[in-house]
Amino acid sequence: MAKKELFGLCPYVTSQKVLTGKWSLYILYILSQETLRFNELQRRMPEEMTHTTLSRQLKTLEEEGLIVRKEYAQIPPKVEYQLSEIGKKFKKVLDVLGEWGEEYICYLNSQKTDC
Amino acid sequence: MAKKELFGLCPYVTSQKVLTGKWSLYILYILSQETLRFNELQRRMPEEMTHTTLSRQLKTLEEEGLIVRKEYAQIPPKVEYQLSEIGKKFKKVLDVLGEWGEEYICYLNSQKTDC
DNA sequence: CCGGATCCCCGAAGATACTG
DNA sequence: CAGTATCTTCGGGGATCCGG
Repeated sequence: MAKKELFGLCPYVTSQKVLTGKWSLYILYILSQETLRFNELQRRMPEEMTHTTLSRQLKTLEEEGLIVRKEYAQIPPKVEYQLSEIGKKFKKVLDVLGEWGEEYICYLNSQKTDC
Repeated sequence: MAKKELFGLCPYVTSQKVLTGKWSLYILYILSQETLRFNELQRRMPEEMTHTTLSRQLKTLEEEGLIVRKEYAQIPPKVEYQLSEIGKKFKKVLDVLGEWGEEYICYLNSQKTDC
């Protein structure tokens, strides 16, 4: 197998691209819990993340097919974000990754003492 | 809960940092299969990745505690890389993520037809 | 064989201001 | 309310050369 074929073939290289966004995992986690409007979503994000960045990441995730943007034609505007079908399947990854993340945090905090 | 506390607390934000490396997932996957020397590892990576980048990523992953570098005092040098304890626990994530990645690739290829 | 040291480049993230 | 436009900054990745 030629090495170049790894792209578009290897699930890890492909998955990695989705996770490049600095906040993508957290956004997906929040949206896996509940469908949210833009401002609601922003309030649940860390302070350092500006709405500009959030807007961009949401757009990227939408283009990648992981989330769905539902826009209501009304004034004031109302837009809801939720996971798509393939995005919902990502929940399994979030579950396992969340567990590992806690173990990893525990490991970081101990470092030498057992945890 | 203050939002700033998310760092170091939230498993997703923490995990995300580990996965920022462009090839980290693939490296971890390769090393989850077998312990390898530097050049062996490089031969399994996509061509576009230079040894400089591989070296940096390995160093980062080592500093993060996910992999272990074992150096043998001999000429020519021999260095082996393998997963650490917390790195081995990451295998579960790789399994689930690999499955999802394949579904996602399938989704990307179909896009409109069912898969 | 296994890298480190440099330099460059580019894309992603942040800051700020404006809009339907 | 839910964004976009623009500018700047910053860090990671690639290329190249050097060393034990």
